[in-house]
Amino acid sequence: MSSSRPSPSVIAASTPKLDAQLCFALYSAGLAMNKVYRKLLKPLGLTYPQYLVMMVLWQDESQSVSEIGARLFLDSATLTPLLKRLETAGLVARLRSREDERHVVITLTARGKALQAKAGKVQESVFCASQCTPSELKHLKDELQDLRSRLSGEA
Amino acid sequence: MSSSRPSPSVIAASTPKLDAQLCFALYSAGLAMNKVYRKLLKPLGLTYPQYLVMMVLWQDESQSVSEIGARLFLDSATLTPLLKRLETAGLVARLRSREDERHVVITLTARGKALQAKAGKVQESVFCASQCTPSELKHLKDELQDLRSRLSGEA
DNA sequence: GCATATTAAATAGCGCGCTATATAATTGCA
DNA sequence: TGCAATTATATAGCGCGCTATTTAATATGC
Repeated sequence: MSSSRPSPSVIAASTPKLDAQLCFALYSAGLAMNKVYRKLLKPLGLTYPQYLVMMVLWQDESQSVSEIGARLFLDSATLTPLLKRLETAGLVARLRSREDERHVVITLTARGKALQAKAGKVQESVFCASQCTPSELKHLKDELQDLRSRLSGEA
Repeated sequence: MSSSRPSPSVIAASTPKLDAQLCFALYSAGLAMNKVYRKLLKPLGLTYPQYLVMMVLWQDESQSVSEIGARLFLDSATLTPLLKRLETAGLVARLRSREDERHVVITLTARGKALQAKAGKVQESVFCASQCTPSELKHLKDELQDLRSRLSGEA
């Protein structure tokens, strides 16, 4: 099965060492990144996924749950409780759309908008922690985007 | 603060778009990878973190909780319940060390060892799904390992 | 018009991964 | 010896992220 790509047998002979595995590197880099964000976002009262949702809303302050989900590759089972926490924190409002009552439209509150200013240093701090040059950063980002889309079957 | 690296002001002007962010690419590639593994590991009755623990044990079949944690960058709060599930599944045994009763030594059972054979195709399948050449894969892995260690303050 | 299908969001339940804390065993030092 | 510090594991509680299912609203086909 599958012959248009380099033979998998090179890899699969036996279970490889952890050090040799891209997936473990990806997994543990993700955990490390999350830890960095946790400290930076604590003063804002946000988790990293909540911060992602806020970024999506700072770009476009009124979106349905599914629009947010499409941008973040997350579904309602993850977003619904997360958005309720943001609502409880007074950062967003949740309203049924009048045109189509199946949609719940998420809107930024004044506090939610105001938070953007406080979040300004977060990106800068993570950039410093990564100790990447802007071009390294862009390359790695592009490669990871490609990997994500291939793993998601968007090849 | 911190001047030996390229200026962060290039990045931090305002909140950047999601597409431009390495961290979001890392985060969502990790989720996508986990999804691929979930399907592949379901027949084995393992989650991805459980699979990582099994790989560590396949390399060295008797290790303390903290040794496993050091290899995977995970601590006891994550590993203890995970290892109990592997014990319930009959894949590992948990025993207090006699020399130092603070240590809990994890050992593979016969079933745990036997599972390695069934897990053989997993790496191959993920490799196919990633559609990377071996050299792309190695480069990306190296970059992610570097990123992880820098983010963890091991610079 | 009405039953059926589709869509959007919510819910239930599970397994991480974390912080903070607790418990127990060992070490170290006066 | 004895008592405080350290170390290894475990526990409590929270927030994702997932699958599977449910509820409600809209769209479609006869």
